[in-house]
Amino acid sequence: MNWVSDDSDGSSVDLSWLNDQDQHHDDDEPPLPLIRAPANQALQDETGASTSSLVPHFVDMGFSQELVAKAIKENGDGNSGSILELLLTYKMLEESPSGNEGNQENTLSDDNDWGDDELSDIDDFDDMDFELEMSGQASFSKKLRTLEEMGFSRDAASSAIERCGEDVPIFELADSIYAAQTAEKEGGVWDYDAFHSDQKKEGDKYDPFSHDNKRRRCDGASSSHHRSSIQMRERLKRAYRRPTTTSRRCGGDGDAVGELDNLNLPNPMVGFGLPTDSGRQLYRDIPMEAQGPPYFFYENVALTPKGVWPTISRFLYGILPEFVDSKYFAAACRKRGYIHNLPIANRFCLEPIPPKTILDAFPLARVYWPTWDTRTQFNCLQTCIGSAKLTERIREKLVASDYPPPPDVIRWVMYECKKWNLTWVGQNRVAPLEPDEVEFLLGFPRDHTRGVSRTERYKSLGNSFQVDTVAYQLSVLKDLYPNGIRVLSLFSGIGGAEVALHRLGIKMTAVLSVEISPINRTILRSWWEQTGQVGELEEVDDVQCVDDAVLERFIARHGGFDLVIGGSPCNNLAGSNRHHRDGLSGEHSSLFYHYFRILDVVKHLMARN
DNA sequence: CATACAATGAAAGCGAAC
DNA sequence: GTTCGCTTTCATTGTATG
Repeated sequence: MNWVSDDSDGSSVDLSWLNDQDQHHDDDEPPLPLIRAPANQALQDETGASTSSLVPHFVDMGFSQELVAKAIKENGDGNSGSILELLLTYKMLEESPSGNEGNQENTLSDDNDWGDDELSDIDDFDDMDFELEMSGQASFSKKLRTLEEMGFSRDAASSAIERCGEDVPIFELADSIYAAQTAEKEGGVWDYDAFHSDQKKEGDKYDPFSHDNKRRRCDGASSSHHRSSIQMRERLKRAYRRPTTTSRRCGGDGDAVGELDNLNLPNPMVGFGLPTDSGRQLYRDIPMEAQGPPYFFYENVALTPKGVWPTISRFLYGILPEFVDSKYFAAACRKRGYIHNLPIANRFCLEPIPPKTILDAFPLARVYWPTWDTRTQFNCLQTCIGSAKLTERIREKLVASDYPPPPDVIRWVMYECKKWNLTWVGQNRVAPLEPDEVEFLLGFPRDHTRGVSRTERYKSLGNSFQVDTVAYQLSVLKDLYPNGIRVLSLFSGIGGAEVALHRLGIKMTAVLSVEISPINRTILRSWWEQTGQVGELEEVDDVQCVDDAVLERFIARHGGFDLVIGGSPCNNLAGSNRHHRDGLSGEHSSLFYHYFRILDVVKHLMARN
């Protein structure tokens, strides 16, 4: 709390800007937030309880039922990342059944450019057979067998072949069966559980981040599915091919690993350069299909399991991530990767420039700060804090020691202090940062998250942007949109993007915010109203509900989106997760593909207008 | 007011991947 | 050396009932 104190020691910084006090509240017409109810509650409950997540998960991404079934069958079980790679492969084969598009390096071969074992799972199935089936040239019995492997009954398969003819591709046959079954069940979904019953998960605890337990299937998703599937096919193909194009090849090392597969974290981690760096990079090439508007901005943790950033990058037009550590913008580290298509010249910083050392940020800590604690900045602010037991153990240990303590004690205390971001609050006393201190370090207005439980505040803040860092990258939008911008904010959280834009002085004329946590939505809406925003804030609770209809309606109302911004869940990527660090295929982190999907739809819809 | 029960919040313990 | 975490257990608060 010492950072809000008055100038008792003469060294505190002016932090009055944190309160947004200049904003007046409009008594006449407070902006009316538009809350969209989930599209079809009954349908959600019905499908959510009985369906495993994998099939609808991939179907939502634009793959057809039969392809998903095939991929799961080939893959075995569990690893949805491998399944996705398979699906991409199938898509490509489906796209070019003859395997000949004049681009020989895209065909699957032993010397493929992936350089790792990502595709090893498909080694044991016959490409040619599959191609034949996909192109409709396989025999009746072969098709029958494939359809059975997909989980359809022999009766359904044979009647479908009779109904459609022997010459149609296998996926059309599967479509036909699926359509028939769907019609019978009146909106039910393909019975994945019967096919893979051991995959079924039971969820009885509410988890705000879970899309397994309360999966939502929205009206309109299926009607728009075919068109989305077609438009996404091109993108998927490109995502798959990206690392094999010659322009992306790594020169010299000869191991045929694409540049994207060799993403190294820069040191220092300053992205295209710091504001103070006179030699910073000002221009870069953005692939034509990725150029804005709409501009997009994607964020996630920098230190992910291997292969995650290359995959994300492939899906986002092959743009390389800009890795930035927030320690250059604030007093705490925050190593993050950002993929965006924004211009990078003429960036500027938020004012005032925040303090960049612990003691500048919290001057009162100096009194108790031992000389042997050499930290000048905090480590990454996370969602959990150190326990009281730990701080007590540290105190006991220090009280029992001389001053300065012996090296082994110092080593242990420093280890725990760095691990849990403890600060000094008394003689031999350490403590976790207070929520409002975390708010300050992350660049949020004071008390931005106040009003919810302490645990929730830490959780929401730990999942958020560092505002100054993001604002620096977004600052180029100010000149581009002097009259305000229309924002699609995915995984909004507590509104880091909105706060950054607001502090940059960029007017938000309309925001479509997607955030699963009602607590975070309340925080954002409350901030929106109290800062006197004049734009319209429309809220959706689940990215899986953001379909063509939702986006079309917004675009019809506001003319389009200027910025698509969001950082998808990192729980399955973050190093501190010792249980489910499953990479992009993880239950939560796989929601990244919805960012990809939604961005794709937005670009498509806006190109049409 | 006392009790049982439910709901929520806080605390503590949990290593591995890079 | 660092890491936008997860799960279980315990404590506290809220609520319905008598």
